[in-house]
Amino acid sequence: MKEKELRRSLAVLPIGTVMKLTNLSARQIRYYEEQGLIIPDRNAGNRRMFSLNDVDRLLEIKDYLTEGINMAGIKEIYEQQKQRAEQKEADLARPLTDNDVRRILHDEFLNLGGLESKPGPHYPTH
DNA sequence: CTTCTAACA
DNA sequence: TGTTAGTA
Repeated sequence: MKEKELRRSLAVLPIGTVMKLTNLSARQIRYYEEQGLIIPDRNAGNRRMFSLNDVDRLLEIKDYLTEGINMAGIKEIYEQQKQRAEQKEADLARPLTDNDVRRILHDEFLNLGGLESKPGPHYPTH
């Protein structure tokens, strides 16, 4: 499922299309970029090129704004989100401890009985 | 014609 | 945020 994310991150939309898709003015879109909330690519002519992810984020920003959250607040939200993503990568790269191995073996033992396993294994403990 | 940056009767 | 000027 990585091909999908790749397409969504492809910057192929000019600001005009994004304006129609988000109902935001060019002024607003550029301002949000200025605030670091989005980082659209630039083509050979210095024109902003947005990805579907950018559009989603703009729509998200618009929602936060209507919910009464200001620029600073939205920035914080994305900062925390970024930090959590980095933390998750750290956990994923962290070598399994003896306790993790025990949990894995324990989970597999339980799965021998019921064929149904709704929540996938959660290796990184703590 | 569309988009960009900078600036404000 | 809108809008406008002068470009690319």
